[in-house]
Amino acid sequence: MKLIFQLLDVDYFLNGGKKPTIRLFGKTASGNAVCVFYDKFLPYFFIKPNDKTADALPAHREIVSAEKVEKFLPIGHQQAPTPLLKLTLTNPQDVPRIRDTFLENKSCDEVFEADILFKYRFMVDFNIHGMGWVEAECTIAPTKTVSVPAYHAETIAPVANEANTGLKYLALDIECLPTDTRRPLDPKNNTIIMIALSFEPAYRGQTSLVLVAKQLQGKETKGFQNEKEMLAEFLTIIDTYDPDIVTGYNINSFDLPYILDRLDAHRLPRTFGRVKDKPVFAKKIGLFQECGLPGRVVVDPYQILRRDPWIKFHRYNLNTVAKELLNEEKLDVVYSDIPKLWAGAREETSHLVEYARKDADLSLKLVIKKELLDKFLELSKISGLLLQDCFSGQATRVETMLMYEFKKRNFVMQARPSQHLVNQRTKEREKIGIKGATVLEPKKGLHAEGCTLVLDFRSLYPSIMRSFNISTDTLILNGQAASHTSPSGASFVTQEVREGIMPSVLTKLLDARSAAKKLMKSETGEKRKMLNARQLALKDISNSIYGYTGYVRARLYVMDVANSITAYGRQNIETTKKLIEDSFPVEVIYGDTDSLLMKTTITNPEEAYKLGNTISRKISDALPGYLELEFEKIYRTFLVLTKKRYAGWKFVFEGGVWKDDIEMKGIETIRRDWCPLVSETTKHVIDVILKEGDIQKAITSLREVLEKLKEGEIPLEKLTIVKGITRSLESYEGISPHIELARKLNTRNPSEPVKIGDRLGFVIIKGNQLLSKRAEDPEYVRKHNISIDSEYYIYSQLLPPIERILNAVGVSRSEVLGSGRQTNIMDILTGTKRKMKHTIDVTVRQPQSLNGWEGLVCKTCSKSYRRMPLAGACDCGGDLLISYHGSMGTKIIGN
DNA sequence: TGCGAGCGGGG
DNA sequence: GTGTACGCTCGCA
Repeated sequence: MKLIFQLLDVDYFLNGGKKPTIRLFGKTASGNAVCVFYDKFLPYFFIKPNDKTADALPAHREIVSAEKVEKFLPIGHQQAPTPLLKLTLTNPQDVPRIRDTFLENKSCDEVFEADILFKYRFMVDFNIHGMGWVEAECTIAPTKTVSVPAYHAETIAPVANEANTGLKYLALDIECLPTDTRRPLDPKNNTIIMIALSFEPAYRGQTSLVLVAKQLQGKETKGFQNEKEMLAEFLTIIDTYDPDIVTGYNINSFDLPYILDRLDAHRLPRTFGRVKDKPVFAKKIGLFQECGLPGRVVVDPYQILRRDPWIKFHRYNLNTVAKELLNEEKLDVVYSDIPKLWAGAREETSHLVEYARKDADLSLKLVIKKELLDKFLELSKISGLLLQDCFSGQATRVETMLMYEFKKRNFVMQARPSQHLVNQRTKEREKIGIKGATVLEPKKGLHAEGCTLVLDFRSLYPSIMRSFNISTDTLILNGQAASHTSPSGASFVTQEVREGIMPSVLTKLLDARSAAKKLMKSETGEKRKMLNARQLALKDISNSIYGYTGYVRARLYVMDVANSITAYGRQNIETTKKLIEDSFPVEVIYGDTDSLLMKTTITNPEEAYKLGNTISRKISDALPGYLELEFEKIYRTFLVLTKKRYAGWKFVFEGGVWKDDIEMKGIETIRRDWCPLVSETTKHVIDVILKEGDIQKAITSLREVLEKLKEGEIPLEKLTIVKGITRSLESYEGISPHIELARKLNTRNPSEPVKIGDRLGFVIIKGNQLLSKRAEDPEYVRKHNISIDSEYYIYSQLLPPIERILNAVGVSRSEVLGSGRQTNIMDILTGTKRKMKHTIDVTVRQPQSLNGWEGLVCKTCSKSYRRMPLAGACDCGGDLLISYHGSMGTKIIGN
């Protein structure tokens, strides 16, 4: 019979004769889980033989064949393939040992592909991808080792299909019973008292069920005699429901490992994956913990959100994340109250039950409603990685994707670097220092005479790689006639000689992305969502190829490649700047990596748009290869403080009207250690400067704020600084205001001590003590009519950020404070640059208020930039507007 | 300005 | 499992 299914997971087991059998877990189009066995594939790797090889081979009885092959090596351009030996074994687990013996004895010159997981060896060779569709010619296999229908396959082949089959989701959340809430939980002694489960689709008509380790029945609640019975039922439910996806908040480093420990404690089996011969495992690598349920996929929204460069939260606890993304909150239970609630009256325990239920529910909602998985499904299909392995870093994705390409083109893949080599690379980089992208020196100050145009290079680094054929396999290593040399001095063959694998992959990825975006427009519903996730995934992966070549742990770490790309980037921004200034009546006033901002004398946004489009067209025509300069947007006025810190008054024509908005990059208006007054005042000052060009007015309004501060007229809420208590008070060594306040509060009210995780708001009051001793509870201040320390708020809170802004428009601190020399006043009254009410030739509709969400993302946007060395089209361009709408990613305007 | 330590989520 | 995996913020020099 023929079986067609979407591939969820792959593993293998060893048969009696130590021969491997591959197991493919999947779901058919109708949603049935299946497992397919394939036993006609053996592990192998390549060696570059030397004169000792022939003698060494017979010593290894595990090697069943040594076949002469010719392959291209991964790094450096070669005219002809290199003779290699392909060594085939039977047991994948023998590979590392034999590989190491060959290397230690120098029985070969080099080893290739001896560090590829057997499942991936199989997938690459059969060209089947994670979440891709597979066709198997098979018969029913009688086996008790697998909990879903099993088949024995004669043939395995990929099927072209982009659709996704329906998946079954189970979210779980456990509650434990601590003996001492101040100490960490000990899974040996502290029992699990509840397991909350949420199902999608429903399980026996229920979408929620809480298992409780005591006799407590209720709606969607099931009580048990003890923990052991509860755990046994948990195992039964997983078996019966048979979820594809198991999720839960921080499930990888808490719930699942804890459950495993408690199963062990009761001598219950750990087998709640889809196989009975392999337990669920927990592995910790450094700080990172991961659990695996064979045949299922563990999804941890916490880990996904933490690693997502597009969204930032100030905290990553479930409550914060759920509030921001779902507009829902956890129920109100304090950790230290759990023993009391558990031991207490029925209502109290029920409250804890509902608390657990809500947590499981929120996790499931995060994954499903916020479509956290969608992009990863597509990343899986594109890279080939199994879905489970898509959640870790970008490097593996690029690497696996390239492995499929290497195989197709008769290349072998480079070995993973040893720890030693990684250290060496890291040191080398530190010593030499890596040259990054160019940030043009900004023409500081306010630009208000005409509109500022923002133009961006589209997918800069991918375009450079394509335009100049930059790849590990086009790099000229040993002085062959250079086809062309990059500004950093490395040479590459041209496309006519050989198209590089990376440029060719990039072309495919970028074309696929355009196609997906185009298709999206005419699609709706699931198909459209899939296409959107797909184009985001394609963008992610194309933008990470450049970074991969400069990542110390990469198999294909080739600094000549990485450096050439950035070198071309730097050259490009400089030459384009010159080209623009030579060809158009504009002045480039700023640029960063892949963006150029230019000043015009045009006050009419419509005309500014026309010029922007003309520049884009003309310059793109003149640029080499695939480089394209896109017109992004206009700022009617533009204020730049320093590199990476600026604000612009943006105008967009949308739905028949002009809409405006203040955009800020790198100017922080929200910071945890600032009080709301700072954010408010900073924003206001920028607003006045950009929209009215009236610096005097900005100063005056700032002075008013300072006056009010001195008079004590600013409400305490605006002066409250919030900081969290992250650990026990005793463990804080130094003195910080919020800790001092916490201690004070505990003395005042010992019955309700400050707990870890609490966020304390405080204001700084007048006095002679150390600053941190003068943190006080705003309520207390109000009640006792205590004066706040206006000096502190002026000099430590307000002035530092605002001074930076005013300095950029030529205002000194003494001027702001009104204590400066009199000539300053004259300057203010007469100086033309101080007053320039600008013309706006359009009717402006009131700016739309951003909802809380977008505001958060906006703030984040600049941050995420700082961290992504090169995130592609949106990197530091100043044109990145992220809104979280429906899907995990983002809407990136103009991209 | 640059570096090292420390923390995260969960209960 | 043909394994070996952080990344940021804050405090201090």
